[in-house]
Amino acid sequence: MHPLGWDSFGMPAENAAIKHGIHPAVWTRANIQEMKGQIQKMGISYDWDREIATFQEDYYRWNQWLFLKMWERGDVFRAHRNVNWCEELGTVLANEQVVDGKDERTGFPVVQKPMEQYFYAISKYSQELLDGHDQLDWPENVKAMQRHWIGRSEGARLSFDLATGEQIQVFTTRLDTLFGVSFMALSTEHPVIEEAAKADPGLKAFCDQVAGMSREDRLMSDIKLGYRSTVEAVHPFTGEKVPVFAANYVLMDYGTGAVMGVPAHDERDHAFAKKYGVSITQVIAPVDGHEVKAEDCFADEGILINSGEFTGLSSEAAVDAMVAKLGDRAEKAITFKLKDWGLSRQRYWGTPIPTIHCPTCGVVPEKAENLPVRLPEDVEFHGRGASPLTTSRAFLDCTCPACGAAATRETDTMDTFVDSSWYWMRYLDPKNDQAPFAKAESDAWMPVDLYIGGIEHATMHLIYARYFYKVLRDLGMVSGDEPFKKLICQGMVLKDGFKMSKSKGNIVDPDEVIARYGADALRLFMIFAAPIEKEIDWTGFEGIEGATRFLKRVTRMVDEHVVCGEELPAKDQLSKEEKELLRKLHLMIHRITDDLETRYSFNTLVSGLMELANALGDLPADAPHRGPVMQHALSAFVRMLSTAAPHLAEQLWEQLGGQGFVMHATWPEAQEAYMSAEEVTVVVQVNGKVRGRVTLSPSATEDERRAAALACPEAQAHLAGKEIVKVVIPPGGKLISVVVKNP
RNA sequence: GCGAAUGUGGCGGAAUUUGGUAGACGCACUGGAUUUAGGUUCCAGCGGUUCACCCCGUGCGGGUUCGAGUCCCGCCAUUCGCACCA
Repeated sequence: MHPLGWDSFGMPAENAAIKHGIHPAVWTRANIQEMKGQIQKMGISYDWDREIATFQEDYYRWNQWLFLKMWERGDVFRAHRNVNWCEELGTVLANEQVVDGKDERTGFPVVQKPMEQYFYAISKYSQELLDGHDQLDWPENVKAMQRHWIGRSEGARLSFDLATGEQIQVFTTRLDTLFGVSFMALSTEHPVIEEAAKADPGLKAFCDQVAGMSREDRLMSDIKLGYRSTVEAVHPFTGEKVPVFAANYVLMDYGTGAVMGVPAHDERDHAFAKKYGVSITQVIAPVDGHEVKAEDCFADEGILINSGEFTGLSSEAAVDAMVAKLGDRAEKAITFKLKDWGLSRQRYWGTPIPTIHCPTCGVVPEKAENLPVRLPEDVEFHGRGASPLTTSRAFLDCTCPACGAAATRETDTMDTFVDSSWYWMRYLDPKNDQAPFAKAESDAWMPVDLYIGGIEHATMHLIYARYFYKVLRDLGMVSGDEPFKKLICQGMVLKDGFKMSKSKGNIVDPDEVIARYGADALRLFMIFAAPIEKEIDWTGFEGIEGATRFLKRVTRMVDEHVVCGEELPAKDQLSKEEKELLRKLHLMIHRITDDLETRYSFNTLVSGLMELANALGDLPADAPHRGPVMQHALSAFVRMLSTAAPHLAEQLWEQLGGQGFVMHATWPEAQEAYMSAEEVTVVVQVNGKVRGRVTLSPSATEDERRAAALACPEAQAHLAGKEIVKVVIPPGGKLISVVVKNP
C-alpha cells in the first residue's frame, strides 16, 4: 500500500485567507489540486483510491470521535496555561509569530496570559514512550531526540516545612547535597510566592516583571533574577532557617516548581548565590581527593563531608540513607520533561473541539451521534480579532447534551498535530462511515513497514503519533504497541545551500524541469544524487543532464537491439564474453534487489543500473549468441529500470516485446547458475600489501592457492630471499596473504 | 554546556553481513575521433608524488592485526538537535 493524503488544516491556509481575502477552503482545494498534478506528472505510484484530506468533514469527524472516546477514558482535561496574547488583535499567536515580544506582522505587543485549554494526558505514557524505542528500527539520532524530549530523570521528592506551618515540596536529583542547602528558589507562579506577594509589593512587582517577559526573553537571558521573600523554610536535618526566593530560572511546569538551592554543587544555584550573597557550603568532596576551592562549584558526585551522620558516605549511598531517615518527608521519584499536550487553538481553520459550555452543567462533551460538529464555511475574515467562530451565531447556538438548555459551542479548534496523529490508520479504511477504521483492516496491515518523513518531525509529530497509537490500543482498536516499524528521515532538496522557498525566490519549478527533461530524468537524478536521508543541493542542471544522457543511451541500446524470441542457449555453449555479461547481470540483479528491498539504498541502485548498462554496451557486436543474450539481459534490465524511470521503461518494455505493463511484470530473479565463473582473479598480498594477481579456478584447494601465490611472478621481488612465516587464506577465495620476514 | 551524527579525489558519493584489491557510478575537467563550426555522440585519461617501478594517501595522533576507511583509545573539525529540566 502506498497512500497519500493532505494535511490541510492550519495556519498557512488561514494566513493566506487573511492576507489575500481568499477563503481557506478555496485556497486549500486549489493547492491540493496543483500539488496533486505535480505528483502525478512525476509518475509516483500513489494509490489515489485511498486519498484523504484532513480538512474534510469525513476525516475530522473522527478527530472529534476520538476526542470523545479519550474524554470518556479520562485522557482529556482542562487546565490553565500561558498563551501568547495580543490585546490589540484580540487573539492568540503561535510562538513563531512572536518576534521580540511583538506580533511579527503588526508589531503590536504580545504578553503571556493564562488561558483555560484542553489537554491530552500524554505524560501518563512517558515511560512507555521511552521503552518503546527498543523495538523500533529508527535512526539513532531521532530516538536520542525523543529521549531528550521525554527527559526522564531519577531523584527524590522532599518536603521542607515553612515557618507558617505550610510545606514546600521540591524535586531533586541530588538529595545527597541536602546539607549544602542555603536557600530555596521558587517559580514566580508558585502558590507560596503568589500568596506571599499579596503582602509584599516588591515581590509582586518582581513576579509581574518576570511574567511580562516573553517566552523567548526568558529562555534567552542568562541572567538569573531573584527576589527574597519574607518566607523562610526550615532545614529538615539541621533545623536552620533557609531564605525563600522567587527566581526566574525556576520553571513552574517542571517538577514541583520549587528548587532546593545548593550553590556549592549546582552551577545555576552557584551563579544565583553569588549574585544574591547567599552562603556557599561544600558538602561533597571529589572521590579522587583533589582540592575544590571554597568559592568554586563542584557538580559531580563524590563523598559526603559536613553532612552530620551522613559524612563519609558516597553520594549514591547517602541518597538511600537520607530517604530512609527522612521518613514521610521524602521519597524516591521520577520526573519527566514531557508535558501534557495542549491541543486548543483559538483559530478557525481546524477541527472544532466537540464540547459545549452549558450555564448549569459546565463543559459537556457533544453526543457522538451529533458528530460531526461542522466547521462553518460561511464566515467572514477580517484579519483582526478572534477566530470567526466566536462571532458566528449559527455555530455558537446549541443545546446542552446533558440538560437540554440553551448553551454555547466551544470555539477552540484542535492543534493540527491531532490530524496527523492517526491519519495513516484512515488510509486502511478511507471510506468507512461507521468508525475511523475497522479493526480487521488494522490487524491485516499494521504496523507501517516503512515511514518516510522529514527530520523536523523527530519529536513532536512522531511522539504524538506513537502516543495516539497506544491510546488506540488501549481503546481496543489496534493490536500493536508501535505504529512505525522502520523510519527513514528523508533529506531536503536545497538550492544554493538553502531550503527552497517562494519568498526567497530560490525555487526550481518541477513543472519546468519535467517539461525540459522529463519526469524520468528528474526522478533518476534525485535518487542518484545522494542517499535518501541526505540533503541534495540543486546547483545546476549538469546532474540532470547526466541522467538524461544515461536514459538516451539506454533507449539507443534497445532501439538497436533486434527483438529475439530465441531461447537462451545452455551456458556451456556461450562465449566467454557472453558468460561474463550474464554473470554481471545476475550479480547485479542480486545487488539491486537488495538495494531496493532491504537497504533502501536507491542511489546505489541507480549506479548499479548504470554499471549494468556499461556492461551491456561492452558485449562485442559479433558475439555468437548476441540476440538471445541481449534479449535476456535487456528484459531484466528494463524491469529494474522501471523503479527509477517508469515511463521510459514502459516504452522499452513494449519494444522488447514484453507482455502488459512492465510495472506488473515479475521482478527478475538472480540465478546462482550464472553467477559462478570458471576462473577468478585472486589478489596476492605480501605483508598486507597487494603485490600481484593470479587466476585460479574457484574450486582450487588451499594447497593449490598457496602454491600459486608463492609462484606469482609480480610477487617474486617481495618474496625472494625472505623467510615465509605463514600464508593466510581467508574465506571468500578472493585473496591470499603471504607473511614474510627477513631471515 | 548536554546529546547525536559525520569527516574518503575538484564535486556528489561507493566500498553489503563478519576487518580482506580504497575511490564503483556520475558530475566537472583534459586530450583525441566524427563535424564547416558549436552542440550531440564515441574513445582515452583523471588521489598525490621525484609519475613504467617504488613510495605516500580515507580529519589528526596512537594501538590491535598478516592485513584497518571499517575495530579500540585520545584529540580536532563540521553539522544537527536540546538548552536555566533542579
